[in-house]
Amino acid sequence: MTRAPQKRRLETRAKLLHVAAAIVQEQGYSGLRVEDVVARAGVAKGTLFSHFKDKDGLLAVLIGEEVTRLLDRMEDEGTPADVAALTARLAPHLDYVAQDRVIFDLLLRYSGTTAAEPDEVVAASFIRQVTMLTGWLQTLQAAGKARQDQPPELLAEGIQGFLNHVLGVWFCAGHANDASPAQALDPYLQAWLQPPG
Amino acid sequence: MTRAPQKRRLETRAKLLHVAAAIVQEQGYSGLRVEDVVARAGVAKGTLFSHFKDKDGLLAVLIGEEVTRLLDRMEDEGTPADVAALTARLAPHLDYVAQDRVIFDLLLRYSGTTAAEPDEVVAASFIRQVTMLTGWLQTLQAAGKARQDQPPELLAEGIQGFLNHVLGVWFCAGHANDASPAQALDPYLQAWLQPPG
DNA sequence: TTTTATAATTGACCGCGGTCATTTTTTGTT
DNA sequence: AACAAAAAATGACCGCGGTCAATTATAAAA
Repeated sequence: MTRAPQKRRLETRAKLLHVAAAIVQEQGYSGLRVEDVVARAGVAKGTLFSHFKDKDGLLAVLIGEEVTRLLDRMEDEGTPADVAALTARLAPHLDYVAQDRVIFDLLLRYSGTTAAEPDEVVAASFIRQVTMLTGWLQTLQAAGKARQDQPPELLAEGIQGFLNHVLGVWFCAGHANDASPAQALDPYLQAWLQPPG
Repeated sequence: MTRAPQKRRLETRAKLLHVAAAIVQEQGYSGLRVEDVVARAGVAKGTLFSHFKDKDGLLAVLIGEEVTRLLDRMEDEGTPADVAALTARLAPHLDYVAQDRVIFDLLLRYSGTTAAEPDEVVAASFIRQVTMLTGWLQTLQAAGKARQDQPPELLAEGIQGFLNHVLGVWFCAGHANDASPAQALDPYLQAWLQPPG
């Protein structure tokens, strides 16, 4: 028996991801077709599916990387000072998801995940987001800028729910004519986090 | 030019819906295949797509009818007396949606809709649900059982968000081992509706 | 009745995601 | 170098949702 070094395999995978990212850049997420990816990568169709469970698996990696980048930026900016700042901090994420329903559907499939497989970038980034939110809320609570009658975890999960709700409305009802998702989010956050009294 | 009486057409449509409902009964929503429907209805494939925009359009009618039935029952029971009763009132709906991801995905696509086409049963029932919720919340507010610092519409939409959140978690993370969606919903409602102070 | 315009239905066809038995390439062993 | 065994890649094939030009049924007009 032999142990398999996977150098060639890693190259193929990288090439697939690179090509897919380029296509997404040109045509958007919903314009990505498996046939195009394998054609431009110069590999057979089956190869793609030996690297990724399905088309969504490929998309998940791309989207996960993008979300990771967004989270990095959020983290750099530190804890928001109040609820309004919290909304502003979440805006880039909302804008990103709002650009294409495919992103929303995929993220929704992972939201609520509490444990991630090593390669599940999306699940991992979701957990990271909830953790970050929880941390922020703790700070806000300590500063008296958020209600203290609930644990920060519950508040964070609630916010997650509002994010999904606002985006759902965005993709269904209004779209262009309506306010931006971030604008729609704000009243929920204000009401949800408002210190009682 | 002639006006077309659509008797035959209505019969075909009814037959398709009847057959589809039977298949759903036997195989569940996710087991429904267009081929089976048209085969058992004794019509050609194209016919189905002249009656419904796509497979989801057919499912939407079936699901919409079921949701309508659930809403009828909810309405009969009158306004819940407090938040705990509200959770209980929403439980049947949660249980129904929790039974199959197809339902959740489809309802999510319509949640947030503010106006319905005449034949869009799902959208109509969604609006009805929000309206009913808003009414209930008004009563709860008047009785001092819910916070009065926010308009009932906002509270109702917030609840909608929590419903989606809880169901999303249900389909992703726990499923069988976890608590029921209704159980998971309760803390959110308690926190969201709690009168400040 | 014959004609004619339109409603309703048909089914061959397509696109595209996903599978899997087979073939090619790589790596470790003698 | 020759061989065996596992890894990696292949591409013909399938399932299934959805399309559309062609066909048939239906009802009003001549």
